[in-house]
Amino acid sequence: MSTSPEDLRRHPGHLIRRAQQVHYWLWNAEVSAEVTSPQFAVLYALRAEKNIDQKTLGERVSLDRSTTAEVVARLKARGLIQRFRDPRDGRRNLLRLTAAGVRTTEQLIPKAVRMNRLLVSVLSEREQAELLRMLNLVVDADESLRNERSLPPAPRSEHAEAG
Amino acid sequence: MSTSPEDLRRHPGHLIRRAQQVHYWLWNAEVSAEVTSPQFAVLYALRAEKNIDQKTLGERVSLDRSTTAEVVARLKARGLIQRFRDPRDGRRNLLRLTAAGVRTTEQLIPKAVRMNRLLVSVLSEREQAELLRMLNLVVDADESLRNERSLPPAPRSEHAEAG
DNA sequence: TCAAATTCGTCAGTACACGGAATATAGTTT
DNA sequence: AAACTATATTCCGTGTACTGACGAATTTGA
Repeated sequence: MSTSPEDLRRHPGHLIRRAQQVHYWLWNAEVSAEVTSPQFAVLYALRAEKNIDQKTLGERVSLDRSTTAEVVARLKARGLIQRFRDPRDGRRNLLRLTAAGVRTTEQLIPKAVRMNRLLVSVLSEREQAELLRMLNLVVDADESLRNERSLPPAPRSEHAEAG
Repeated sequence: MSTSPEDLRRHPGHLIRRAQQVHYWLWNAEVSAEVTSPQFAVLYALRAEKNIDQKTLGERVSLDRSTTAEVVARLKARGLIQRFRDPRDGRRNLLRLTAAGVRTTEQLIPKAVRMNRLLVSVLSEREQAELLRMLNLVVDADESLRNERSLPPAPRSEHAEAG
């Protein structure tokens, strides 16, 4: 029954990639073939917080600058969001949902919830909670690890000693 | 400290996507910037099983036909694998590692193992085992779900009755 | 105030990841 | 043998995802 060489089943990284593929497919089948999961995350974040710029949006949904710009461009082309220059800071693009965007988002929310339930439905309630907890732990720990390492050499003040 | 809207932290699908990003980054930093994680999976599978065709390879490492072809083409261009037509079946491409491919793979294996340990190092030993077990469960269950649904309408014989 | 540094967005390049259509080969049926 | 079917790969189009370079706007600091 197993598809991968036995060893790869012990590699968390490989399993995460496979889980992501499964998620991709389930999303398509159960939520929407038009709006992708990252697109939904953007809509969802914009519904919660209006008039934020692309950088902030990217932080909310965990997308980098470039990808955020692309996703935003697609949603804009479909009339789901508006984009305009911040009059107070000409570097920023401020974003907000259109009426159609709000409607679409609200139609997708229950479907996304159902799909997520389906995704982990082999697990018991307790296991699902455990998985969620552990994934959050891993993601937060590794993201902060990433930030530490790619941060400027030393975030030091005037009279700070070396770390 | 949280970057995503609180709600997205309860969506397994979203967490899986973030975990995949974290894995991508850790791979780059800790294993190799030249050979990607899917490329390594291909090399690893080819090391275990010589002269398999692309379809089989794709099944082993969980890559679809198109992606498998691309990954294989890149590894071939770098001289890590060989590709030739199956003399017994002209549709198939048979694949095998070159000497350089074997060498590269064996250098990467310990690094990949270390990276995977690092990836889940916030969790206790017991938790790591739990995470692995649960991810395998989810992935296997959902992949079989996928196969069921996308199978031909009815695998029926000559005199089969409708389902 | 004016130059330097920072910040935000864009663009180009690379690499997964998928589905659908086209192509080539193989196998089966008549 | 011809026609039909099945299978393996390729090709094309779309959509993440990341890095590095660049330009425009803003903030900073001498």
